[in-house]
Amino acid sequence: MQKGDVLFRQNQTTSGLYRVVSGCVTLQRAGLGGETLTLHRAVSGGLFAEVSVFSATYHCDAICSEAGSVTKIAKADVVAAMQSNPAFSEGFTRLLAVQVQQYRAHIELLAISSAKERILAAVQAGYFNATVTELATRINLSHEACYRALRGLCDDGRMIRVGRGKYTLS
Amino acid sequence: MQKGDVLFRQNQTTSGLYRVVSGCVTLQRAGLGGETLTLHRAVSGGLFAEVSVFSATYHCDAICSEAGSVTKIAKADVVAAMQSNPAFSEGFTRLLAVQVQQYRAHIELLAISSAKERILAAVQAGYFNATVTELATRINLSHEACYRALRGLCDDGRMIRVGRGKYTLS
DNA sequence: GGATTCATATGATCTAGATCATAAAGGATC
DNA sequence: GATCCTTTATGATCTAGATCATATGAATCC
Repeated sequence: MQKGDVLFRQNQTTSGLYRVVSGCVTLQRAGLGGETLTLHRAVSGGLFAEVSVFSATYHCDAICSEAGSVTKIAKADVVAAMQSNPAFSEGFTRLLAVQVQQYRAHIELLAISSAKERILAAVQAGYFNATVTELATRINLSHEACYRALRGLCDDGRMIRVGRGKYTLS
Repeated sequence: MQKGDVLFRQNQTTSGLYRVVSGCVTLQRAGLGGETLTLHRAVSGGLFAEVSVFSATYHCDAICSEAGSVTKIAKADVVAAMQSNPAFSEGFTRLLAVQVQQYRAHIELLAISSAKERILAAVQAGYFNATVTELATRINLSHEACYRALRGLCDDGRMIRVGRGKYTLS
């Protein structure tokens, strides 16, 4: 799996869910204006497209954002395991429950009106793993506003610039 | 259950999930500035706080927004049913999967930058069930902007004002 | 029936972020 | 090493939405 590879596209028939062995996959959707919106980032050990088990089609695009490999788990296997193995079933359900909480937290984050505060919250929540541009697409800001807000947070002493495109909490 | 009643508050220890028999309950969280953010609206027949089964504390406030009644389902009962009844387990898991999809769709909706387009999408998605003010808290707009955008959509002929605070798609 | 409260509306103003433009640094490719 | 592309970064300008103010209608409550 190379950077830029498409694992599946929105509206394609679902075949199963995936586990990231190495590298990184982002789930994204194209907005009305064609701009990309990042919905999820799955890194090593993480699963993605869990919901596909209950859906006929995928609801977003899965694009490789960092070279690596993934393994696919067939829908039928998941369904079978859920019926025969209560522990698996509970684990899978718990996985979805965690996602619901994460999305709620994300919606709350998006409700923060100030760019600086929103970015600070995003960094604290561990969103800033890749580029500033990618962060911007996750939190509904233009990348310019993102750079400026990061600059502002550094000026405030609330964050520290540790290099080109690298910032940490102070 | 009367309007304004609190069923539970954020950070309270979870006891179980709820089914709305009649009336309406909204799940909301207080933003940083104290402004309310509506995360969910449960109406007759709907469940809410499903995620509490997997969480030690509630993550938002549940407030009655329309008088009626609810029944509580104890966490232990749900856990037991999930272990003994595969069909129940699958149904419950599906419920969470649907929520994940809904939240993703909501995040996509929030990424629409134009107030008019965002409101139109929200109305099409069936968000506009209560007041304009309540709609505003769900889609990260001030209520003034909401009224103006609704007015604009009527001027465009894309919506129709059918009464005070009542609008429908044309 | 008067007082209170909340939702609906709209007008005026202000500002934060979008947008457009530019430029340089770094990485990949040939 | 030259070229291309992406990311980083910042400046200038513009505008959509926030904010503040005001008024009215409808519901609730004594």
